[in-house]
Amino acid sequence: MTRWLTPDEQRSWRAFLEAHRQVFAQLERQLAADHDLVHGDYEILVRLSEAADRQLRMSELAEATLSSRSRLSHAVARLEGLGWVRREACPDDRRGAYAVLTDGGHAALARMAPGHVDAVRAALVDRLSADDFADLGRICAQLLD
Amino acid sequence: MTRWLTPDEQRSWRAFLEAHRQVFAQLERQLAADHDLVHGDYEILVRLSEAADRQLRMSELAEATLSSRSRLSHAVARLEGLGWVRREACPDDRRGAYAVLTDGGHAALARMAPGHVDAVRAALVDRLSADDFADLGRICAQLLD
DNA sequence: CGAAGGTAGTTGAACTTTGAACTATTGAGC
DNA sequence: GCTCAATAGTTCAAAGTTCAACTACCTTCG
Repeated sequence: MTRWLTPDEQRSWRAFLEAHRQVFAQLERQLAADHDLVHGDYEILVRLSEAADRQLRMSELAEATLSSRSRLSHAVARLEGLGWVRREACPDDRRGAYAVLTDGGHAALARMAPGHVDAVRAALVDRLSADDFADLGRICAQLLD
Repeated sequence: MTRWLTPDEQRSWRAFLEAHRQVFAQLERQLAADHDLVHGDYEILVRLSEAADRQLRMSELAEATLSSRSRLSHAVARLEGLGWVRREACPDDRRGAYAVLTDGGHAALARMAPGHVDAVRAALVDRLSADDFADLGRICAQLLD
């Protein structure tokens, strides 16, 4: 038997739904307007910049950015076109490939980061008390296995 | 000067990012697998079912579902194709149009709702204590103007 | 009234994402 | 060593979204 959501639960659920959508719409808009980039592609650059040697296997990168392998292939192709990422053959596993952040990509990320962080603050961080924001993080972390 | 995110803030921000993505991926998957529907279209049906006379102006519906007018046009076209929604001319404003939930659409929603609620519980509600879930709702509500 | 500008909604093209099919390579078990 | 299933990654077609026209109507104001 389905346990329906209580009115309170329903409100919470919708708030979660809409809060997320609103925050993301702002971030997507900012990145698209200022740098003509989708947020997912920005995230790829971030992950690569944090990785050792600024490179990751395609599948690690897919997992890190929670995107499908297919999406990642396309995204990396785009970023390769911009000269921000380069593919490199994997010596150990000849099926494999590394995505490597180029110097140009690193520089681009450095250019974009301030605007993005400002947007994250404006859309999320600065709209909550420090405690509430910390709680939000803690609760969301619990949702992730 | 950009105020960078502190490591704690960064963690919270990413948890929010990923929690949302994970929850939504599950919902999208369930609706797509069981009913071949994207979540956005499901939401349109929900909003219509809650509206007086089960109908809304296209632009009200767009706002309620936080989607662009264009997206809504396409989505309603899809739902019209399924026989779940019907467009109706607006008497007061001849530019306008109503989207109306048909009986078939209402029945379809009734069929889909239990599975969807189960999925929402599995992905979100039941993974948190009641208090945490309530907090999550409260905090998210604060993000919405 | 009539022009000008705004609003409602649709359309078509470009782009992104998805899922399935495909190639190539690896590894496990006999 | 061979065979066969599993893994890494790409590619293609189908589907959804976005953006920029575009049509149609309404409203404001000289």
